[in-house]
Amino acid sequence: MATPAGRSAPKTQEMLRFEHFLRGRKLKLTGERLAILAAVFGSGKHFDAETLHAELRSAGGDISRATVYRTLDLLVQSGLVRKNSLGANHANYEAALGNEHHDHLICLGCNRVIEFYRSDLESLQDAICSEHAFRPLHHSLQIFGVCAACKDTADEGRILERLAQIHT
Amino acid sequence: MATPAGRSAPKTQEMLRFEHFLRGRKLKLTGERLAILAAVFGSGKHFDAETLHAELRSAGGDISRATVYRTLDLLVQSGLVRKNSLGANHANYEAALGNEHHDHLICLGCNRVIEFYRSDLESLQDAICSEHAFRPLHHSLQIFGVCAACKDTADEGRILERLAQIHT
DNA sequence: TTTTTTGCAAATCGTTTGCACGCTG
DNA sequence: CAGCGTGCAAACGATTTGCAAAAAA
Repeated sequence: MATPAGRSAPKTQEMLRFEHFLRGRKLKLTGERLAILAAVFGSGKHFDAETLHAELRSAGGDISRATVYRTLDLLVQSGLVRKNSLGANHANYEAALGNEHHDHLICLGCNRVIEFYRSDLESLQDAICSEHAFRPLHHSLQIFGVCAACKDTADEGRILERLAQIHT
Repeated sequence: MATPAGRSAPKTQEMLRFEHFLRGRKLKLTGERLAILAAVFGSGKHFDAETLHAELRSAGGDISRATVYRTLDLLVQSGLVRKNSLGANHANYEAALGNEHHDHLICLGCNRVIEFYRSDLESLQDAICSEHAFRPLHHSLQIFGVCAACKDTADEGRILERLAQIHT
């Protein structure tokens, strides 16, 4: 565990932020939390708790599912991680550091998630909120459909079935 | 159950549509299904399975939760009902007949759900999809925040707590 | 040493399902 | 009367929680 005499390993942005967050709440920086943080920022963009748990396990660790959930929750609270649904019946997560807000196109053929950001969409939403004297704090836009890669190969039947199961 | 001699009770739009849907699938029109249909179209805009089940129960009926879920599923498939999430950890539903597509503003103070429709928002989404060669089939936009009525009274702490629990 | 964390297994919660009986077409 | 539909209770899958042991501050 220890770093070579007197030299600390380079701390990543996310580590610094997480430490700061934990300190602010008088919480402790444990090996498990660090391992999860590293896995989150090392893995692909979108993942779920189960996948993360599996990755940690195959990476040699032995962290319980409970700790994974508990830590993901902390990461979300700290703002380092975002929680999405993406139409699944389980939560999806994504690292939020160096990854500004965006919305999602979700392919029902291959499950690919395409991120997009459009300032005009954002301002249109703001305008709508104004009209309703509504103060927006958060929004979630998910567009489900078929991506370019699946356009020709996708089986319509299966697509529609998936569409029906969307939990959004 | 029977209607007075020779005169059938007026059938509502939704009954006709549901009957048609069921016939098309060789499914049966049962008393339970009719009762649920009536409750759905008689109740407020947004509701969940549990609430619906309770309403049916207090209305004298004795329909099992399983049947409620099974029937809601049929209603969704028939297009008579829409299933939403509204940020809750359980599904929400709304009657879809005579109720065109719209998106939602959800107040974290009082749970009020404000519906809105903006064609420019819709076409902007279409434009975004085109740019990505993505064929949209369905979308869900939910904006969480504080409505006009709660603007002054809402407790920020509670609001933020609610925000953190959003399962979207 | 004091306090927080962890792993475990049991508990929840919303929802689904297998089965034996009941009702519709 | 042949199929569907229903209620029940058990099964489910994702997530949460109580508790005693383990680790950080």
